[in-house]
Parts: sequence; C-alpha cells; structure tokens
Amino acid sequence: MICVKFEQVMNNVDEAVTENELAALLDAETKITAYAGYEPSGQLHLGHLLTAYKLIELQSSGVDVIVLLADLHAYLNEKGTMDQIGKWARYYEKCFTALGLAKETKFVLGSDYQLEPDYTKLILRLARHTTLNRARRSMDEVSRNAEDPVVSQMIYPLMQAADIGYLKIGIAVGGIDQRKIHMLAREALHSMGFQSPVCIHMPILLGLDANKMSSSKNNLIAVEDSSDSIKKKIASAYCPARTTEGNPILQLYRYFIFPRFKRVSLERPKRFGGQIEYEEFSKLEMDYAAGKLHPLDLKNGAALYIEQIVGPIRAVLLKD
RNA sequence: CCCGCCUUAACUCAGUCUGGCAGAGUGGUCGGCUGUAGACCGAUUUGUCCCCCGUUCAAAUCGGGGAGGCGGGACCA
Repeated sequence: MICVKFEQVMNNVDEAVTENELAALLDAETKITAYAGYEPSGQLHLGHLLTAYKLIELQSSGVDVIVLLADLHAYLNEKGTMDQIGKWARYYEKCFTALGLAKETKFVLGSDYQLEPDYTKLILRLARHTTLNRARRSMDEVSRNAEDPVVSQMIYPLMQAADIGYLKIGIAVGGIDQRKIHMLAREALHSMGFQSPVCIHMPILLGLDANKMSSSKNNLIAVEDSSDSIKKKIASAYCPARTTEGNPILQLYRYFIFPRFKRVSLERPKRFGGQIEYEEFSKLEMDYAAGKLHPLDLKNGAALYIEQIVGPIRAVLLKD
C-alpha cells in the first residue's frame, strides 16, 4: 500500500532526492506539505502541467499542497514589472485551479510574506552560508540574462531556500532545472538546523522543434492554445522517423498521453495498416523505433489526445 | 573617483578610421522534395543603428553631453 503511493509519486519523475527519504515521508503519520513555485510570467504550458499534475498526485497520496506564485522571484529574475507580474499571478491561480488541483490547495503569493522581518533575517542568514559561486551556479538553468547576472539573481536561490524553511516544506517539486537550487537549499537549511526538503524533479520538456522551450520561439503548447493551433504546432514539430531519442512528439505520449489513457488508439489510412492500439508507452516506442509506426500517424494521434487533455482546461479558462 | 572598450534586425555581429541608399550569417514565414517534421533547394521577411544636442548639402560614421554593459586602475590609516 505504501509501495503503491510511492510508485505513483515516482511516476514520470526524473529524480527524487532522495528516494529513501521520500518513501519514509509518505510512510510517516505526520502531515507533510509539498510545494512548487512558479514565476508568474508568460502563458502556462505543458511544462507547467508536469509539475502541477505531480502536485495533484501528491494530494491524492494525502499530502498538503502549496502553490507558490513567486512574484518576487519573477521580479528578481527580470521577468517584468511588479505590476505585469501581478497580473500574471492572478492568471496563474486561475489556470492552476482549472487544472484540477484540490479545493484545499493553498495558493500563496510570495510578496505576501517574503517581506516580513523574520523572512528577511532568514535570507541574510542563508547569505552567510552560501558562497557567491555556489549561488551563481545554482541559477545556471534558471537565469534570464545568464551573461551578466544581477545581484537580485543571487538573492533568488536564497529566497527559494528560505521559502522551503519558512513554509515548512517537506517535499519540493520542480523541474530538473531547479536541481542546483534545491541542493543548495538542502545543504544550507540543514546547516542552519532546518529540515532539508525531499526534492522531486520532473523532466524538462523539449520544445516542439527539439530546442529548449521558449514562448518567444513559439515551440510550446500553451493551455490556452486552440485545438487548431495545437494541430498546427504538432504538425510542424520535429519528429524524425525511427528516432526515439530527443523526439518531442514521443515525449507527449510518454509524459501526457499514456499516463492518462489506458488504451491509446491511433488511426491510420487503410493502406498504411489501419487503426492500431497500444496499452503502454514502451510498446509504442518500440514500434516507432522499428519503423512500424509512421511519424505522421504518431502526430495525428498526439494532436487528438493532447486536445483531449488541454481542451477541458481551456474550456474552464474561457468560461469567465 | 579615474582610464579603456562595447551598444546596429528576434540572435551573433560587419560597417565607424576616410560622412554618401542600412548589411551578412543565423532565425522567422511561404513554397518545392519527402506519407510528418528536420536536412536540402528556391523565394521572402525583419530596423528608435542606445538617447539628446550640434557640425554638414548629407551622420550608424565626426564633435559635445547623457544612459546601460564589460574590463582595468585607484582607494584600502
């Protein structure tokens, strides 16, 4: 039974630090709190869904969940003015609600507590436990403007560690890009007498063009994309035949479609073999690698299924 | 506080010395070839030349002032 919980929580995860600690936490009697923080900036996309769904899975394992709308973090990382970021924060809360997080989910706006004296002292203490090099390297995958980092970007990881301590977080959820920040947080918090968090890292999705996802490059699927736009984006996605490595379309099956549909059915023209069904990703992946499944059929199926996943979310968002 | 260098398309940069239609590569878009995309081929697209003032028939280019970035120096009773 504990195993079932653990298996579910580990689904799709890139790594957990550490798995033993995670299993022990899920096993424990005491209430634990998990959180993920998001910089409110830009449209919500499939990458965000990955961590959000993990939070939902944690909720169903009896874990309390906090979604941190990290407005000050976004500000420190040069994502816009506080005014613009504030608007995004309200939008994000709407989106996350539409995704199906439980009613008990706590949405916390960073600036609501991150300016308290106690919190500030925590940052300053963390600053004494953290070398400049370490802080800077921790931001490698997160920083906007990595060339000429500003001091605010060194404060950023300290605040992330402070959040974990201040909010008494047991499990920190994030993309694998958060890894170095989380490791810093684990060490620094521990040396200051706090409980180190268990960290669950989700994979970072490739963009549809197989490059890094970026809203400015339009290579991602946003929750608000129309069904037509999803079709077009998937149609123009990079998808070399028989190649499973670094294939963004296969990623959609692995991380989104198979976890949600017991049976995945792909339509093909009769002359190319007609309809075919899969019950596990690995089978589909093997067929694709063997050239038994054509990229176009793979794409057409992906577009239909992704629409089924994103459509209901979009509907809720557009309702008001 | 002082000195030097840098700022031009979405990105990387050339052009500045010696003033004369705003450029290249990459990217984007469209088409061809593929039962997808990419690659390849063809076409096409993009500007506050950091800002202000001045000189000039004419300024990205010269002069003055300012902003931002980078590097160094100085200070270290």
